[in-house]
Amino acid sequence: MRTGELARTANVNVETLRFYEREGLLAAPPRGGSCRDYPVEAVSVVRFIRRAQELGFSLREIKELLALRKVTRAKCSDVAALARNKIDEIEAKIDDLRAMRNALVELVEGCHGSDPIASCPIIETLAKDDPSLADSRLSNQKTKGKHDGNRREN
Amino acid sequence: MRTGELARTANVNVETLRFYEREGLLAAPPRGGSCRDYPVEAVSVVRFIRRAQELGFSLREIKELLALRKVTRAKCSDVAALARNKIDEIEAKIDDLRAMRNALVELVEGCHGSDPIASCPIIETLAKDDPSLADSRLSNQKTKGKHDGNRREN
DNA sequence: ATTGACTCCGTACCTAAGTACGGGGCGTAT
DNA sequence: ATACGCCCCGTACTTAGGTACGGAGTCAAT
Repeated sequence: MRTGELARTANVNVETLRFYEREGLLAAPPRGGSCRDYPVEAVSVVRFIRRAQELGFSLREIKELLALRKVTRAKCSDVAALARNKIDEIEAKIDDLRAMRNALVELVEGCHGSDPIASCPIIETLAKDDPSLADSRLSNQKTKGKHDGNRREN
Repeated sequence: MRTGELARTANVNVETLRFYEREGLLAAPPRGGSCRDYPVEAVSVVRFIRRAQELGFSLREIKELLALRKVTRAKCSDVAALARNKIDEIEAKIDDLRAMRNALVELVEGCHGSDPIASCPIIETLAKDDPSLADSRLSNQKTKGKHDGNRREN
């Protein structure tokens, strides 16, 4: 199976396959001449990747998942642990989004009709010089990784 | 008010201020010599930006919001419309995340204890060669913008 | 023998929202 | 007079997940 065929059956771009190979997600297949010759299993691997993405896993995590799959003494519970972890992450994101949504709904409710923008309560709230509404979520959401993204006080 | 002071009071990085200026979010202030000399209102603008970000607005959208604020004949309802739009977007994201969460929960429930990974239902489900679970959300979520991101069939 | 389809490779580009870097200038306090 | 702190600028780098480009090679059919 050559790249084009694999790409078509797995419904991804050819470049994406090369990209996955570079990233270590898809094993480099044997070559027939200069061309990659994928085994049929490659289709499942690519589909695995896409489905795991749909479930919210990053490529980095999917790589772990794929690696785990090859460790024969790995347990079902190892996978379940990763999945539960991801569930927690997703729930945290949902909570964040819900908080945003609620805040916006509240603002919209205070904002009626054809009043001039000068007195728009949404704009006023956002522009308020009150630092008590400072960036709480913004500073909490990326507190991991080697260079932490928005360190501002030091 | 110089950049350092504005950065400190608005709780952002100095580089961020320059960045906002380049992006047209923060008006270029007059210069005293070579140094920027911000009016006090700049603090509100920067805080406006950060708060709007917390509500889920992108910088591009915040730019619109800030522009709208200066159009004196703009109405409250113009702002409300943008806000409602954003609410819809956020709700769509929440729905997406809930679907992921539910799918994961279901998978985790089927995955008990210390069974070997070879028979893990999560792994099996992901690796299944059944294209009916193909990328639905993945192809719907970014259907806008000039070059659409994952066009694969043509 | 040349067109067309397919593949190869490395590299550059994309979005978003910044952060980091290196070189240089200005003002003041020691 | 020089070191410190602050500021200037342009440019490059970051993460994530790819996409696009250009030049070259290989194969079969016309």
